[in-house]
Amino acid sequence: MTAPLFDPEKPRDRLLSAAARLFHRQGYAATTVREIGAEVGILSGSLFHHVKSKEDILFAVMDRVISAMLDALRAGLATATDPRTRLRALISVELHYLHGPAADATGVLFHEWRALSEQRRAVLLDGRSAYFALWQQVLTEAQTAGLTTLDPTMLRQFLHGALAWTSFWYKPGGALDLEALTDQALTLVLPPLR
Amino acid sequence: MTAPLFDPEKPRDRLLSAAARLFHRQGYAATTVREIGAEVGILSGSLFHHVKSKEDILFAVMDRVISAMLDALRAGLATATDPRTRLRALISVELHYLHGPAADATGVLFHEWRALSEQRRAVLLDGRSAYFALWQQVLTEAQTAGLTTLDPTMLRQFLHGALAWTSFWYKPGGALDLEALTDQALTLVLPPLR
Amino acid sequence: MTAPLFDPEKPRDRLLSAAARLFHRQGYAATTVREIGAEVGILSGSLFHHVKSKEDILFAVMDRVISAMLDALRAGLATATDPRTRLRALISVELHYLHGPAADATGVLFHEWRALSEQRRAVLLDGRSAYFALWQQVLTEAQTAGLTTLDPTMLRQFLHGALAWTSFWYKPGGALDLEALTDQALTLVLPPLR
Amino acid sequence: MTAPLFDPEKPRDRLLSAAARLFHRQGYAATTVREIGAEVGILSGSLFHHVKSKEDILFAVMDRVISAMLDALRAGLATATDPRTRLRALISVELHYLHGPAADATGVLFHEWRALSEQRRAVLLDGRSAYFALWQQVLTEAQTAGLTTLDPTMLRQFLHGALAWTSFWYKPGGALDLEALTDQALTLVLPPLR
DNA sequence: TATGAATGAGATTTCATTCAT
DNA sequence: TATGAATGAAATCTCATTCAT
Repeated sequence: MTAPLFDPEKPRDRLLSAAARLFHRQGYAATTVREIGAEVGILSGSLFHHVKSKEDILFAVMDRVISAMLDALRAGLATATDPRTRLRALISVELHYLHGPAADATGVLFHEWRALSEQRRAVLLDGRSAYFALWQQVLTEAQTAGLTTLDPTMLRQFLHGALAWTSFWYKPGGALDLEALTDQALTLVLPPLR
Repeated sequence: MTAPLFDPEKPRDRLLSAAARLFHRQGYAATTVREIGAEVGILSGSLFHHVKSKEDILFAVMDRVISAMLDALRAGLATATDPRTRLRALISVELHYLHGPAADATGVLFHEWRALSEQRRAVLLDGRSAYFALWQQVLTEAQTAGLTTLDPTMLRQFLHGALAWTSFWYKPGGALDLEALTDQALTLVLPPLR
Repeated sequence: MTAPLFDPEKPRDRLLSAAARLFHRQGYAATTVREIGAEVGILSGSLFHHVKSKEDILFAVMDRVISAMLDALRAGLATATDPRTRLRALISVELHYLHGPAADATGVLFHEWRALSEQRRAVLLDGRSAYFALWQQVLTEAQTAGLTTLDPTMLRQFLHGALAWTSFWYKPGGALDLEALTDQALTLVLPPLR
Repeated sequence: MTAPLFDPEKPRDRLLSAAARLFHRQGYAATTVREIGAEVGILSGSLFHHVKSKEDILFAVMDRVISAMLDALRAGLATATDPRTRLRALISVELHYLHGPAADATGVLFHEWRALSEQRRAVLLDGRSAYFALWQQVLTEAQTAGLTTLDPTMLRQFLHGALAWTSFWYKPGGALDLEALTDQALTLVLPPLR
């Protein structure tokens, strides 16, 4: 479901992958290019044959996730027709990115947003907007279908926050697998009939 | 409801307050001690008359919020008896801290957690645990009362995430006031009967 | 024998005494005026009502020892007539200052000499020269009397070094008292006949 | 006899050598990393490419001398059999290090000992102990052979002090060469028969 | 005299980035 | 491409000293 973001064959991708790991673990500001170099097995000076700057790395990592998530969400929604299934796809994509193979990069996208310069943020905003436009659409459908009484925009923010925050506490591989977590999140938004 | 965290009479408090503002706006790593000094009207060297290090400032800010939120939550729960009201108090305290006069410091507590050294994090964890123990208790009561079917621990994480995330999108002073936002969040957790 | 260098009744003397203690223990450069203040029970800013600068303190401490040692040596030599006794007086004064009540100040004089600015060093050199002129005289007498074959100047340097170094290893109050140490040093310079 | 401590081909060694020179001339505390950089022809920031901290430099310098002196003393004693010759080797090694090509580093080792943090001092103490164990051994032999009546430990301290102090007054290149100085020191310890 | 807040110069250190080899 | 030495700007922090109260 989540295609690998980085190709281990390509040196530049190995670099991005290692950087994402460190950025996620320690934060962007707290990670030095030396550490990135060490993680990938080269010296810091050599990094700059692959990227123009440290911020470039951050940008590239985020860009990859954004595109991939957008593709994944489109694919997920393509086969889902009823509002409940579509809403589940929304959550499922988000959680698979946050905790699957792309977890590091996704965590970076969600939590290091401010480390990016404003200009670069603006560039990424396009892809991000497209992604959230799909959310908005699905949530509006849910409201129209009477599944929720909450305003779609507000529900979007609440849900996005709740899911983004899972990266601080949810550890895959435990008792609760991703599918179960997805169900729980779905329950939060669409409680069972009473 | 939210007593002021910092006393403008005390130089050290002025410093902490200014630092919280900048940390919240720009992030801890992106804020220099020079900027903090400028914000409070002294030279950067003079900061260290009041604190031992930059990290000391971060720690002090967080410590203040933690104590204050704990007090506020205790006070809020003291007068609330039925599960629904108690749950509302939970949300209300959180949102008042996130968007009221203590917004900067609270934002820092929520979003700059990782900037703190591990040892210092451990010190703060005590106060934080007491706070979340109250959450756990209230949410368990709600579940017992049949207000929700979600596991209290999971509901706590979801709700905390959803609320914490509001600091990225909710701006007080707009069409939606804090009370209304609180109601919306309450609706998310306890949907109206259908 | 070693009159107290500092009068505990006088605030300035208390300050000098405390500073000597710290300078001796930690070195001049490694001691801050804050620490000196703390040691004497005032804040660092208040120090400067008693002295003009930190270096002033160092200078005053050294000045006191130099005068006192000169007086003590003169007194010690006044009653000694034969070369051996006079030589013993030389050593005795030195060791009593290095390990008696004036130990801190004397240690500072011996080992923090370079921390003083060149100009101030020059000022102190006068008193110091008078002291060493006495040494030179006594050692010359000893050579004339056939007690040693070493050149007086060289012997002076060797002996002074050996004694100065005791401040790094000799601890009074142990098995070896000051008199015994003095005898040992005397044995070094004037070995028993064989 | 005294193999060069620092290899001028290696940047790090050039740095250590320059630092030793400055530390010896001005003292560790009074020397800035800027000066060290200037002395070696790089900017101060570049120093930290080669060492982790200023104290690191001090440590490295001392470590080098300690190892080299230990080797030199072992070599010097290896060919010396009779107690007098062995004692002369002791003094000779010390004086050659104090005034030969390694003078700066040795002076730093002897006189800036306290500038090192306690932990680091402890690390160096091992090598230093081995060196002084050889002294102790040789001086004990001398005592056994009836060359001196002084306790070996005390003689060691006296002699070490007397020699260490030469770095404050003896200037090679004058009328008295190193061999002559060595003989004088030997005379101090083992006076000619009378 | 004492306080305590502030100064301001300067110290060490960090680190992304460059560049000759 | 990789290395490793160096840059240089800027960061945090130290600390003797001043001064209004």
